[in-house]
Amino acid sequence: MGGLMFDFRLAIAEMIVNQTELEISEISALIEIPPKEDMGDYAFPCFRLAKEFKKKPALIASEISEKINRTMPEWLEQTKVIGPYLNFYLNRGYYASLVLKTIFSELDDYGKSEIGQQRNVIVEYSSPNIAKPFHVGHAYTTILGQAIGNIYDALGFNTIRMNHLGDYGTQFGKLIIAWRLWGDEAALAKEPIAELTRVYVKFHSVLEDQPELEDQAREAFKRLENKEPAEVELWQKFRDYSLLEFNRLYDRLEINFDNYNGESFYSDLIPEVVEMLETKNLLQESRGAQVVDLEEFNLNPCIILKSDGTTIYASRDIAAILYRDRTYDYYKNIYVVGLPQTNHFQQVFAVLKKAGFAKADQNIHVGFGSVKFKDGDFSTRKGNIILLEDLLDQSVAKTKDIITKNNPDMSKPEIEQTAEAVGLAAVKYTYLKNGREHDIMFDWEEILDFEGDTAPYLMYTYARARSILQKANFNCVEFNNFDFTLLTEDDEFGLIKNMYQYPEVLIQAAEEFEPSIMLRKISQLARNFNRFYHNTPILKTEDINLRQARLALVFAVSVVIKNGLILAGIDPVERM
RNA sequence: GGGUCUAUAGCUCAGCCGGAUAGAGCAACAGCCUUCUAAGCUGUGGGUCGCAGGUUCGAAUCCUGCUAGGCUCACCA
Repeated sequence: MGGLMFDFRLAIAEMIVNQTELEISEISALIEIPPKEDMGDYAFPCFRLAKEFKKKPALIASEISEKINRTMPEWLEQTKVIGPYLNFYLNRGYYASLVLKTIFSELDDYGKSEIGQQRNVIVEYSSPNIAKPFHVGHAYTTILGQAIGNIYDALGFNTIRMNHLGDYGTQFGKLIIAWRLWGDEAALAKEPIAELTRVYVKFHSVLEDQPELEDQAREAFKRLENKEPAEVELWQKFRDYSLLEFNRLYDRLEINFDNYNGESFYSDLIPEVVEMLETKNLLQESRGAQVVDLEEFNLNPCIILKSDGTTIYASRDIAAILYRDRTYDYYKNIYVVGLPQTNHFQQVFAVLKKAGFAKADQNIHVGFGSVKFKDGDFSTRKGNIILLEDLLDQSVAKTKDIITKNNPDMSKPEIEQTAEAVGLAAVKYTYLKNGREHDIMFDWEEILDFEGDTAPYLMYTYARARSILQKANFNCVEFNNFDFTLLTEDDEFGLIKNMYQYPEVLIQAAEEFEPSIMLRKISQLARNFNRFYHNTPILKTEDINLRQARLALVFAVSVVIKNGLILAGIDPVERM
């Protein structure tokens, strides 16, 4: 598992540190990777030392270089002074051997680690509203949250995945009334969400002529809150049917949860929140509502109880945090929720902080952008809503066309299976490839473009690698007999560098809740592999040992691409 | 108005806890299937890093101001 591999940056810092007055951590932080490959693999800029020594940086660089050259470790090929920079060139054979041996012994575990020490990390994501269609906007939290959970799992945290369902609130009163008036049992069984949406929309359209429905809905919700059997039964039915449909989508996308406690669950816990805040004297009355003043945080007051005495989402979220603390004693509590709710989470976290809650800073809102359309906003009313399922189907259909064209000999079932895998991957990747705070401009052309930096490109690269290995009957178990030190060409060395960096970027991705950081490395690896593939004959390599080493390299690349894709929730295919 | 995020190639974005000539992909143009999958590869063009100051040996990166846009600012979630 991770951590076994040699830390070159630290080793270089150790060689430099005793010639300066700086701390090793400072030196290590100064070491950088040169912008061009021919400038070496690591570089130490000497500007910082210029003051200390009162010499020109270039002179310092050459002095340090001379000392290092006297006791050159085996992993270092040479040092070179280029102006004020001291550049380090690794011994490529040694490097290749080190990295590839690690990959071959760890395989699927390469990149994973135990730094999480099995501490509990809660990731809340997806959280759709019951009875509402699941559109391309909901996919963001769902796909991003799943990937973040996967990454934390890989780093040895105990991840608890929570789907905080929107299963409560006044809209359920409306839904109950609407259903009683116009509900169709058979339609509900067939297409639950479509049917619930139909009656819900109808409710709003007749509201103008029958305003009394509004009061009936309020009344129905009150009965639901009071747990009247008739209303609870209906609510349960809507919830179960909706979940049935959501789960079908989750199964297809391989999204999974440990817990589906929604707003209704936490609503029951609100009295204790109110009591706690009252005990601490934090509640004030303001315009008839009970609020917590957050002036000291430069935030608006947070409403805990509305003027009619009923609860609100902030109080539910606070209740949820207290519950999660009790139940999981979490290390981190991560909310994968859209950026528009930033203010809300700031308030919730601030209330807890004010209340002296010990884990207030371990709650994290991981915000992300919105899915937008070129021609105006995404809105149900305007009818420019795109169901996630429709997007998936389109993507799979287009993939199927391409596969059929490119693989005339592929069997029907394999085409279906492959198209499904590649089609879904293409969609997932568009949600994960860029920084999460950017909005996604929804564009059919772009989302169904499978060239360049896309999931099909990465999967295609993987399939190419696998194809070579299959033709060569490559056996990865014999890796102790391989001479990895033969892999010293630029293209080969570049690939090995990318793979060496993979575990580092995985940790960075976790720290920043940003799967794109990891995927970018995988994408770079794939691009470099395709160049290597194009420039270098592998199966036709004459030297038998070099051929074996190159095959091993191909194998290692396939392992790393696969590991990265799997963390992103993408299953690579052997052929496409 | 307060808070907050964003502004980098025609488009989508990296780079942002300061470092060497600012990078990818798409699109455009020109090439490459007698080599292991052309969903691929190679090359060309394309930039006042929103604007103006400041800090520094050095700024796309840090600070200040400005401009433009997004989101948000109490009884929806």
